[in-house]
Parts: sequence; structure tokens; C-alpha cells
Amino acid sequence: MPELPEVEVVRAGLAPAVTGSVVASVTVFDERSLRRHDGPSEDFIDRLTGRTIVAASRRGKFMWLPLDGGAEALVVHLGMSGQVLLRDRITDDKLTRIRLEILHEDHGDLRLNFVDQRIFGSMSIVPLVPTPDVAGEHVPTQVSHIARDPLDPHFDEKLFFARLGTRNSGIKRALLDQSLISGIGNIYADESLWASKIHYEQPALSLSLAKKKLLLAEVRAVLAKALGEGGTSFDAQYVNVNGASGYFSHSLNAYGQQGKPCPRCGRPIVREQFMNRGSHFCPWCQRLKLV
DNA sequence: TAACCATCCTGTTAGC
DNA sequence: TGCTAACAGGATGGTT
Repeated sequence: MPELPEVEVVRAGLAPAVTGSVVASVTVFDERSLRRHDGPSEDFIDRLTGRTIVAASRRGKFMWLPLDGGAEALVVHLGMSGQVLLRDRITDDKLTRIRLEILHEDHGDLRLNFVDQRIFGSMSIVPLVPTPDVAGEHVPTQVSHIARDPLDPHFDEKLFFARLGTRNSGIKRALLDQSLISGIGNIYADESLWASKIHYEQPALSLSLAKKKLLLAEVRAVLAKALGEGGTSFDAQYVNVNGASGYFSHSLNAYGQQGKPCPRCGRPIVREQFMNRGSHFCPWCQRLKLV
């Protein structure tokens, strides 16, 4: 599933090819991919066709392409199975939901296929608004409630630690709350908690400041490592997010490792049901501490 | 306000 | 072999 590192790989790969390009045409194959767009597909197509893309930005798992004029952006969320594939003018991809044909001075004519098997992802055109904490910075309204991600230079550590201190719910639930810290999904939550030796249901407010600092450091380390391993998947012809399921998988210590020995203590990793998904952890290394 | 949960979705895979 | 059911989980909006 695309989490921060995968989305950043896509953003970084897209940036040189889309910045300065003009959207020549837009085709919507499945309107469900416009669920988060405020208006019918005709509106989406009208507002995008002929526009110039001026950058490729990201916060957490949200990516957006600001459009000329500075007032709005094309927001892309990959959901669980979304991909953005840059192709030549004739290449088709199975399960393409939306297609943009773009023209670029240096890269020529390209096709940007938004592919999404499960249709949890979306595209939408959304107004940009200034951020309250950094002068001159803008984000789409759809993203304004999302917290900064831990790789963002303006991420406020003190605020994050303070907010954790008021949460009685389990730490994993807090890590997955994008309005508290963004970019972390099920995989990297399990991996960072394993690295920090914290049980996923440990109440957030029960963690010491030292433990919270350790956790944040491990979150950053896990994200940075995954980003480093995925950073090469772009070449001049196309961006492929699909490596997401593969390139980092050999580095996993807990996620999906149920039944296999914990790399630290050798006891089996356990999987439990949690929030309609799986939680993977080592019951020996990551013990629930009574408060 | 915080906590929690149902809902949306379908290609792949496991099981019968 | 062929069919069916289970599975994966990010964001949102509603209820408690």
C-alpha cells in the first residue's frame, strides 16, 4: 500500500516530467475515481484541460500538482492500490481510471495513467489555501486538516509529543491518525513500533518523553530507509509505484511476518485483528506495560 | 471533543 | 478444473 515513501517516490518521479507541462486532454474511464471531486466529470475535465502544471507537491500520503494561476491544484491520493504511470502516447495500462495527455517542451508528449485496482484512491481539483504556520506556503483545502509528516522540515515535534500526551487510545491508532502525524500507514506503523519495542495498544499518554522521542526517531528511520530503497524506480520513460509491494518487503521485521521468528529475540511474530486490519508485533519484545 | 466503527472497492489467492 | 469466499486497508462521516 502506498504510504509516505511510495508517494514520495511517485512525486519525485513525476516532478521533472510534469512541471511546465500542459494538459492537452483528459479522459475519465471510471467516475468513482472522482468521488472526492466536487462536481461531475465534465467539470473535472473542463477545469484541467489546457492548464499548465507548475510543480509536484506532497504532504503525508497526499500529492498534488499545482496549476497555473496559483489558485487550485490537481490532488492525487493513491488510496490502497493507486499508481500514477507515465507512458508514451500509445501505451495502455489495465485498470486505468483516468488518463491525462500532457505536452512538455523537453519530454515531448506523455500519457499520465491513473491506475487504481480497488478505487480507494482519487483525483480532484481543489482550491489552494495558505498554511497557518509557514509564510507563503499553500496546500489544497482537502489537505489542510492533515498534519505535517515527520520528514517535513516544519514538523513540530513538541506539538506532536504534547498531543500524544492527551490521547488515551493505543499508540498505533494515534500513529495512523493523519491529523496528528501524516504519512504512516499500517506497514510502517507496525515496523516503527517493533523497532521501538512498544506494544501497539500501549496508551499514547502513558509513553515517557524519552520513549516518544525514540518512537519518532524510529518512524523517521523506517520511512527514510524505505524511501532510499524505492528512490530509483523512476526512469525517463515511466514511474512505477508497483514496486511498493516488493522493494522494501525484504527489510520487514514485523509486518506480514506472523509465525516467523522475531529478528531480535527469535520468538514468533503474532498477528492480531485491529481496526479492521492486521497488527503484527513480537509479544516478547513489545509488551503492554500497565500504567 | 475524543473514541470508535462501518463503509467503500475488486484482483488475487486460498480453499473446497 | 472451476467456482466461491476471504482478504488487503486509507480516509471519511456518522454515532456514541
